[in-house]
Amino acid sequence: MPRFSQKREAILDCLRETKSHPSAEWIFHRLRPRFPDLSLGTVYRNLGQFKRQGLVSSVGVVGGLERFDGEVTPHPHFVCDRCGEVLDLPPQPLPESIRAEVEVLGARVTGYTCCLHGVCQICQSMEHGNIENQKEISNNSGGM
Amino acid sequence: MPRFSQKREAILDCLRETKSHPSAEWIFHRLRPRFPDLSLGTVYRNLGQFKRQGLVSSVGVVGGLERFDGEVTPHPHFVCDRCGEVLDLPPQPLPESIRAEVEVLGARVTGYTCCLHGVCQICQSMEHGNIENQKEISNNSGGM
DNA sequence: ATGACTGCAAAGACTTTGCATCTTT
DNA sequence: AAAGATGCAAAGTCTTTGCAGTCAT
Repeated sequence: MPRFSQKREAILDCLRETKSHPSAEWIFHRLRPRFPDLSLGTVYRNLGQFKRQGLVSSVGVVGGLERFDGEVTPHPHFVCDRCGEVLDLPPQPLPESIRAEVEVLGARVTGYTCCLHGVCQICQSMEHGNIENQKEISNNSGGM
Repeated sequence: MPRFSQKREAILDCLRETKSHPSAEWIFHRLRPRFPDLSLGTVYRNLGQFKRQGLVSSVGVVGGLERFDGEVTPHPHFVCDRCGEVLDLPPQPLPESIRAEVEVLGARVTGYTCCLHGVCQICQSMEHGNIENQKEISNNSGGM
């Protein structure tokens, strides 16, 4: 059975405190100052464990990186295809018509992920020759 | 500007003819008999081109493999977390409330992906000790 | 001929894993 | 002590890319 671990706790807390829907690397870099000997493998291992336990959810893979969410109540997301930022959208009840359709298929539904894709406000502002916000990109992305 | 290519045509056709929401590898193996010298890199390159051109859509990454869809009209999917099968669900209008919410964020939406997750009928039947359908798994999965 | 497309293999990027060591109970 | 958890580095997967040769226009 699982035991207490300072680092595991920190990883879970980190995930729950941020709204960036971070990747494993993002968490790793965030915690590195506090745990200079933290290893990326540990972050991956614990995230996998959290997922199996239903403590965290996955937003899906964005730009090659899996993004996690400390909020497990199902809700849709907006994903910026430019910078990779992930934003929360208000929870939506799954349309009854869909639920019915899945039943016809004989499948059992355990959850869902829904991502609107597009371009976020900041990235739009840069499309018009405005590069003022350019540096924001690397800061906004939970990609790392 | 792009030119005609026998293999590219075959890749697109293959994607449009199947309902398996295949991965690059699946397409590769499917076309190998007809094009013994086909290379996996070519499949990836063309899929990437199709995506940029909007000729195909992406279902997302399932079990580590990106899955594609020849149907570009947005519609939700069901993904079996056991065998990786991807099924089509009938198109659903994006709830107005969500569209409004995204506008508040100032983001521009270009599309969406929605995947219900769960266990498909075949995999359910195997949960009860029935292994009759076991071999089906490898055939049903577009994973490869 | 020219520019595009492809095969091949190497390189990249993200994630998983084996093993010795250190922690928690 | 016993069972877990971690660091480290190697291995695994999937995908991208460089380059030389091939094909379409």
